[in-house]
Amino acid sequence: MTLAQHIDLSRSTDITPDGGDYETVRQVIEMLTLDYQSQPSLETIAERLGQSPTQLQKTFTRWAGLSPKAFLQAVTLDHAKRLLGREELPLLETSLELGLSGPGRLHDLFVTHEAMSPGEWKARGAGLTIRYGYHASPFGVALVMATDRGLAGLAFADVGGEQACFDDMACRWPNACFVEDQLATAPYAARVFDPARWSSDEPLRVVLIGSDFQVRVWESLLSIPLGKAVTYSDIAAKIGQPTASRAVGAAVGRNPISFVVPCHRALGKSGALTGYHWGLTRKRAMLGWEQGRV
DNA sequence: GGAATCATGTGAT
DNA sequence: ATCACATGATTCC
Repeated sequence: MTLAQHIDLSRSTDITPDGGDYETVRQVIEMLTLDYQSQPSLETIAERLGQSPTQLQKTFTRWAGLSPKAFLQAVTLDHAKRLLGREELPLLETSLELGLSGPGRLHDLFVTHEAMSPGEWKARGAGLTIRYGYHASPFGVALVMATDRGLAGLAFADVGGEQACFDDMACRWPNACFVEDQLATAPYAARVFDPARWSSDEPLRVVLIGSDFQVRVWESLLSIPLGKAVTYSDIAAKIGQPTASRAVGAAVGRNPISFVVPCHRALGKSGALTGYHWGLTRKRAMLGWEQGRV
């Protein structure tokens, strides 16, 4: 049993059957992409990980819905440019016309979002009770945070990085009261990471805690459909500030509810994956994983 | 082509 | 005021 699996099991019930696969998958993606100069073969990677090639192939495919080769294909520059195709603009527009509190559609998961009032934002979380818990996910250990108004935060930790992950999130709302409560957060984790449960009559409630500008950026992210992507300047144009692409980048980077608010679908104009708060490897993992589910 | 450079809006100090 | 950015376009080799 790997260390990752041990941690998952000790922290919570394993809500995705594949929860423990991510550590393996992460290493494969890293070798395949970061180490692209040598472009290691599956055999080489399997050997370095101490597994048989067939076993590794099976684990990876079960996780991604894509073979390692197809996955690598899916996260290349070439493919990313296709994700940036032409159809995403109308979708982005119609969604924004729904107004600030309209329902958003993400993957096939319906999300209703409400933003905190400016006063509440300035209070930096004062008077707010945030329950949190750690759960296994397809992308490593997920830290889930929720208020009684809905899901407020979703973050990821690498093995051993749980505390740093918590600090990263908690300092965004320093005046809030944090209570560990796995029971309260488990339903969110179960729903969000299980595609079979995305289509439901009941929308997922999400509460966006941020500045006005940030909330507008995050809302536009919610309108990007599964398997598509937009550029930072696209978003800037859509929120009516075409020269603010760089500010958009900063706001995207502060997205507190990663994955649910699909900040991984924002790319540079060239199609390159320019950055990700929880690690570029995870961004690749999410984009590839989604390609396996289109 | 790729490195260097600049204009740029927002939020934190 | 100033600074750091998950940008993007332009201008040099």
